[in-house]
Amino acid sequence: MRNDRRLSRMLHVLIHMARHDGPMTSEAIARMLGTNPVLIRRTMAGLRDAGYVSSEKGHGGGWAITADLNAVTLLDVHRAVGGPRLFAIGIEHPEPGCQVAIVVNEALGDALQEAERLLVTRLGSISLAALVQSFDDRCDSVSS
Amino acid sequence: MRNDRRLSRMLHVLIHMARHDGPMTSEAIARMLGTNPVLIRRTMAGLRDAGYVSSEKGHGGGWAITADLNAVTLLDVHRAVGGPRLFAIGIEHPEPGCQVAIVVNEALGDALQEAERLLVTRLGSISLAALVQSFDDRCDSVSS
DNA sequence: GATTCACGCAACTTAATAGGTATCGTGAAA
DNA sequence: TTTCACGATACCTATTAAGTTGCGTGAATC
Repeated sequence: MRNDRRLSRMLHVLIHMARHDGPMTSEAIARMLGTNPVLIRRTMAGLRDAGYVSSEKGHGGGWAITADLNAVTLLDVHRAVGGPRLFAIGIEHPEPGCQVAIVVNEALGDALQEAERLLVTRLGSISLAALVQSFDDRCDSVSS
Repeated sequence: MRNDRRLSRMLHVLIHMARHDGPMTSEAIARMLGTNPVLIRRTMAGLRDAGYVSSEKGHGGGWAITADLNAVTLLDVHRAVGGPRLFAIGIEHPEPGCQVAIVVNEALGDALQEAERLLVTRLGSISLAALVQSFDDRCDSVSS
């Protein structure tokens, strides 16, 4: 399977929404991401459940950010979209008693856990507001 | 899909083989891992192509280690089994020109690359010999 | 030389999961 | 009342590790 792009896509959407007045429809978001509205609703439902966005039906409805951009990190978004597994590789779960497997899985598991800790720390240290700021900085440097 | 267990399994096999006189058959290895011989042949073909093991047909045949255990790291084995992707999450590949997507993917991509570097470094720093040593140490501490 | 053993190879199936699509229901605004 | 937009369900597709079946081939044994 291709890599899970839900986090990347939702960040993309959120930053756009942060710089957009009024709600955005699933249709408009889907066009922006090159996909379809049902997928957007499915994925953004997690963000809504986490309280980061709200959705409204009917005319003038759509999605809007409700969260404080300073209070939500990339890790929060990752978890809100289901907190899918981070790694594609893992360790086997051998029948207990094989000391060789234990040693192997300890070494491999340690390395994976260390990398996961780093990634989680990194994602947890970047707020949505920081991404918006990066975007603004980039615009400034381009226009200057 | 479940996590890729080829690396974990191959390490398990290699350490067993390192402590085993004479070749081991795919059948015996498969029984050990709770799977079937064809899968073993398929995965170990990569190790053979890398020169880490050899295979012999016929009576008394099977698999044997040919590599210097000090010279082969977990990273080498990872690559020998196909070097599959490490992460289950990734970044979207938006149509070029969306500055928001660029900023998002830069932040996310940096975090992923950093974690990958750490993991690769860790895997590259552990030799098969070190795992064998860990196993021996564990046995000593249990028996004492 | 016939048999047995064990790998080599090809083809197919299964399982898990992100992504994609179609359809209908529901509530809110126009 | 019509239209819009989300909600929910059901289904399909694609990808990939894993598992399975069957046959071929070469080496050792009898």
